Amino acid sequence: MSVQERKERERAARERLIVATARELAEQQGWDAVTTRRLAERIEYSQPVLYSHFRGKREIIGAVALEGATEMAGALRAATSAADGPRTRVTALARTYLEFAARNPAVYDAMFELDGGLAFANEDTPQPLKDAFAALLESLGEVAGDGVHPALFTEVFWAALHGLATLTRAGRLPPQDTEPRVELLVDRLAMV
Amino acid sequence: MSVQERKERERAARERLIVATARELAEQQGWDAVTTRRLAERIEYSQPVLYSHFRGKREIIGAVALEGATEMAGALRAATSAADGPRTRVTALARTYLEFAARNPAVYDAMFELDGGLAFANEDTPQPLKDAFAALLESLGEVAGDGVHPALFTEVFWAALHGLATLTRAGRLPPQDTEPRVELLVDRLAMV
DNA sequence: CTTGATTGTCTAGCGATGCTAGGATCAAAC
DNA sequence: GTTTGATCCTAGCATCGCTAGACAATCAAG
Repeated sequence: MSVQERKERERAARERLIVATARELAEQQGWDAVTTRRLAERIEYSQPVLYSHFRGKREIIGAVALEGATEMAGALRAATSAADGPRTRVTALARTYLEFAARNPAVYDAMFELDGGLAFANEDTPQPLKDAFAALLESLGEVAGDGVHPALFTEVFWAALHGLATLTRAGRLPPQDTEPRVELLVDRLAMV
Repeated sequence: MSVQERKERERAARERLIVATARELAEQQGWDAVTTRRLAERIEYSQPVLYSHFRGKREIIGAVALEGATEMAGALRAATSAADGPRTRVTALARTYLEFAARNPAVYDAMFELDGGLAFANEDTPQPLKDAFAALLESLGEVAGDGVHPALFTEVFWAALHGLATLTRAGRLPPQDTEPRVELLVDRLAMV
């Protein structure tokens, strides 16, 4: 009994190590540098060990994405709960979202740019993802305006943030004007 | 003289063939399926020929992106010039943008999701890209509203469209509500 | 304590990938 | 007719994700 429990603990610890190492490597050198060989070397096991935890590289990306979703939901809730008034809440939410994307580019990629094999926008979407969307909905729903479905409004606002985040990071938008863009977005979209 | 001219013509034709084939293959089976071997086989030349035209796969993606930018600019201008009144123009622009992204996913990826080795948002940005942004600016600038810089407004509106396009295509947003999202976006952002 | 089976892990290798070196071929130039 | 130079291809490198099969460690049964 106890022996088996210890083994399960160690196995779970190794799985966390894999995910944490993949994330770290991706943040340091980009996801292209996260090869199964390099990852195996860093955790000091051979390649096939990775495949005893995950079906493949995709699932590892997916695991990082879920971790990121949980963190992002937490960051968003922390920021919005510290602000009072719907308007300041939405501004704080937008800033926090963009800052999260800018500070954790690899995690953001895992969540939204890469294929992590996760389901989206349907019933078997993993809980962390649903929860991250819920965190957005909580603050954005209250400024949707009359006659506008909160979920629809959240989708549009989220899409705008996502566009700003990705285009900025890819060099398609000059990074220095982020703040006025956020202000414009909140000004126009949020029905205070 | 004439011999050399013929050769140059043939060379240019082959280059166009490469780009067109890459695009076709990408639209049919996705960019992952566009390998140098497959591409070489389809144009009925050996792999190294590709490298006498392009520095590498990245540059081929870049060439498709430029072609796409020209087409998109044309589509946007056609749609907006057929509409009268700033408001309907912006709506037409938004619909056309999203439709272009949905109907040419591989080209859209080449332009905005993949690394085509192109410069953005600075002085040595290729002309087709500048022109596509200009096409956006022409219609969006007139609804920026007082005291809002047209370019800034265009960036934000574009980012929103880009977010909608990519999130929808990646399955992050359910595709059926595209139209109400567009209406909401135009309603709120455009100062009629 | 010795077996035998069950885990766990590793070495080695497969079929791909992007890209390149070096030789063969063929047409233009003298 | 010979030489030269451009053009193209065969063959191969290093690396990728992933897997089969051998090996070693651990455990249950006799």
